Amino acid sequence: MNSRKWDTPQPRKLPRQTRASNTIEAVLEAAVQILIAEGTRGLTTTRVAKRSGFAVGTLYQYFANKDELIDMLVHRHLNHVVACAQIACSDQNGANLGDMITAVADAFFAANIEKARDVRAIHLAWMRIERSELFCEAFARLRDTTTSMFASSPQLDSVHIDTIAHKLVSMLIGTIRAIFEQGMDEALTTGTREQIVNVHCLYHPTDASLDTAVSTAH
Amino acid sequence: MNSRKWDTPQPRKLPRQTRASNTIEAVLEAAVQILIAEGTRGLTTTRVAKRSGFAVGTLYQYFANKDELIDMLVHRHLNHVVACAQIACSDQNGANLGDMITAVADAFFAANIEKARDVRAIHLAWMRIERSELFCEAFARLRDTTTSMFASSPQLDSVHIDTIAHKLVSMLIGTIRAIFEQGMDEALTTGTREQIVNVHCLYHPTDASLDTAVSTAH
Amino acid sequence: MNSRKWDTPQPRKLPRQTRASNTIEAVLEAAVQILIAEGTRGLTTTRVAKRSGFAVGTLYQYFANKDELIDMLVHRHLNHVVACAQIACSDQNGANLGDMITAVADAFFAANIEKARDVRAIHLAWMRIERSELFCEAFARLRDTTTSMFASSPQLDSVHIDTIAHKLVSMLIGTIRAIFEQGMDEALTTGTREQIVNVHCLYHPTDASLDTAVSTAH
Amino acid sequence: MNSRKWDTPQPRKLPRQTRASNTIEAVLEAAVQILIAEGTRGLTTTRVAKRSGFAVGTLYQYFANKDELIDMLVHRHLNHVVACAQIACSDQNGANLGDMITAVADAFFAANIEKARDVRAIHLAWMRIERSELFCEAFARLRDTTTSMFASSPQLDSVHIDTIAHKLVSMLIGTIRAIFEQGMDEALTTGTREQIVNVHCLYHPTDASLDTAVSTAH
DNA sequence: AATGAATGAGTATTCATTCAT
DNA sequence: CATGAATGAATACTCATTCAT
Repeated sequence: MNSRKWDTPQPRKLPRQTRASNTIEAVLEAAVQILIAEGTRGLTTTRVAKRSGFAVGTLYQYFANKDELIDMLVHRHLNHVVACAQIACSDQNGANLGDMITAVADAFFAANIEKARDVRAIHLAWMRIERSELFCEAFARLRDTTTSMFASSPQLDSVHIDTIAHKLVSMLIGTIRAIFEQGMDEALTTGTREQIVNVHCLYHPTDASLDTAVSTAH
Repeated sequence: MNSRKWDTPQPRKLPRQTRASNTIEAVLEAAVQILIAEGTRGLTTTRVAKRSGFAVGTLYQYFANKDELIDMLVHRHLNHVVACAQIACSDQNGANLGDMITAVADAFFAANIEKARDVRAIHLAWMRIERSELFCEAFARLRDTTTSMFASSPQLDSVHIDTIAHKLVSMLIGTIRAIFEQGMDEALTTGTREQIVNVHCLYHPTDASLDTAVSTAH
Repeated sequence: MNSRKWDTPQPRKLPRQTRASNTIEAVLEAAVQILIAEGTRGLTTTRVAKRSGFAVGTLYQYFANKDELIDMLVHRHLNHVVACAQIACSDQNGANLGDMITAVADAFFAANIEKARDVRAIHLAWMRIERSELFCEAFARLRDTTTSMFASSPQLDSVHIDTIAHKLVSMLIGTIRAIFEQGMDEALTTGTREQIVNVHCLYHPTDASLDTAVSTAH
Repeated sequence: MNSRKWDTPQPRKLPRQTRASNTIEAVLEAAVQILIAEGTRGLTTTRVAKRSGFAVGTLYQYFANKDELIDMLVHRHLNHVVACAQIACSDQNGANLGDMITAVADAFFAANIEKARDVRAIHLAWMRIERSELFCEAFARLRDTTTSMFASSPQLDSVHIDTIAHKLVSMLIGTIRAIFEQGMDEALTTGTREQIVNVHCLYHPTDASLDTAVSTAH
């Protein structure tokens, strides 16, 4: 009857785990909110703590220092985006070039749009820490994934794979950056997506799709 | 006799002006040096003053506050770049589309490469102040200039002018940003330049240059 | 059946006692280890708790606060040393002056050397709490014990007893402090011991015991 | 007539110098006061600043950090004491051993007693920073000075000079420490002084009463 | 009793800005 | 105009202590 105690077999670990992850979540969410609402300048540990509903000390129980907090913010998002792109890639193994590019681009954009708020926050946070490694590493992972996907396509001669992968990925990232930095409007976003798809078709001039790409461009 | 003072019509103002601009120049230069050498975190008013050879107080005689100093840094460069682009544009009035694009792109890149050190510094400074207006405004001016240049071309139907101008400018800016942020290597840079030129040719599919573009792409 | 509880007569108290003292022991030992390894600055309650294998909360079940923990550390050692000296004193009742001094000094040094690690730790801890009472009190006890030992000697006229006792004890303590603070080398230590024995004989120069003292010294 | 401006030839450098050293003086004095009044625990940069009558920022214009402030406190005093001892030493060149020892000991004690308040403060501060180098270095300087003074005496065979110097200096320091740490009373102090002088006479074997003692001492 | 997450007052330190000289 | 000492609000981070579980 006074059951709860007996029903759950492993009550010890889970609460801790949950409490901790709740706290972390709350802190990160608070950081995002503040970044969006007040910009980088407003992002002080005290304010993050206060908004998260926890004390400063608690924040420091989970993050060694402010930079690490921001790092985690960046990391989380980049990992998410890369993961989404990787799934899209593996779904397209053996498909034709156009589909591949479209799929990756769409997955990439979707992952970013879906967490638009975080992306904006990350972009702001990004500046304070001066560690582009995080971005570079994510960039590399994305490029590698894309490269191996392209490798599964009989359409592409191996000479171009690397170049195309590099271009694709840098355009994807560049676009995202532009969107959230300069606040381009949706329309532009869509246009950019098409452009990305088209541009890469240039690298396969024998493909019939080139004509289509060009004609749909305007 | 003790002539000099009376010979020149405006003796009081000019020297001051000169002194002032010397000071401003020295301060801005110091800021650039520090930004490059020590990053955003090292950019303190005291340090800028010391490196400039003036006292902090003097710095505040010419800049209302730190942000204004950075603003001026950004402004100066953006104005320079836009001015260069504008000259290129006016030189191409009535030329054909390909030449126009090439000219603007080249002028734009040249202006940035020429002051590469400043661009790097500005990119770092950029982060601390959160005023994208400056960039947006420069972006707009560049786009307008390009648009009116395009308008002088009989090749382009007015429907596409806006789109192409926008694309061109955003690609230019995006590229510059990428170069200085991710440190892309020269080779890539060159590739990007070609890409820019080519991509825009897509918008004029009937033009013979498309084929060339494609064939030079690889 | 579920016997254990009922079989032993005082089951509740003893286990606790034992557990308690185990905990206390573990905590104090942890404090010593940390003091030696990381210095005063590293001595935080959390760290002591963690190293002791218990939780912070548990630590606070046995010590009202951090200072009390350090107090206990100091107390324990001082009590030990004084106790050793007292035993030596009572063993020397009625002996001659030289033997008395030698015995106390040796007992004192032995007790400190034996727990050299603790002494070092205590010295570091000593600084944070500002309660010289502890030391003063131990000093007084030591002096009193020594005084009454000397009083049992027919050799000494009462005039000098207090002075000699005071000197002896302060030299003992001073020496220990010097050894652990300045890390004097063994040779010096030995020299000091001899000096202590000799110096005190100075106060009774005409006394025949001087010779004895000197000869027993090595 | 409106003279002041013209009377003083070098008005620029001095005011600065004076202002600066005044500030430093005020800050150090404030630190001493606080240490004496409130102990090590009360010594916070903010409080020191407040009591000195300056702002925290000013404090940090002269001391890189809290530890450096304390360092300077310690340094200043040690330098003073060593300097006093050195003067005493040079005054005794060629004198006899007894006078030498007496002179150094007296100079040493005088220098400490004279600044008793500082010494107390330093003793408290001493503990927070864990840099015995300062003391060791002062100790070494004192010993070297004493050694060379002894070397000027024809009375002493070179074998003993080092030992005596070392003993003398370590007793001096030990005594001072004891006085200010355990708060020994004046009477004791005097006694100690005599003891120091006497002890070292042991090393002067011409004294009849001490032959035995001396021979066992080494 | 034991736990360890949460607390938050307290501390060192920085840096944009002012102002008396 | 120039100076640079002085300012002090703001910030990151610590750690002794509590308390719900």
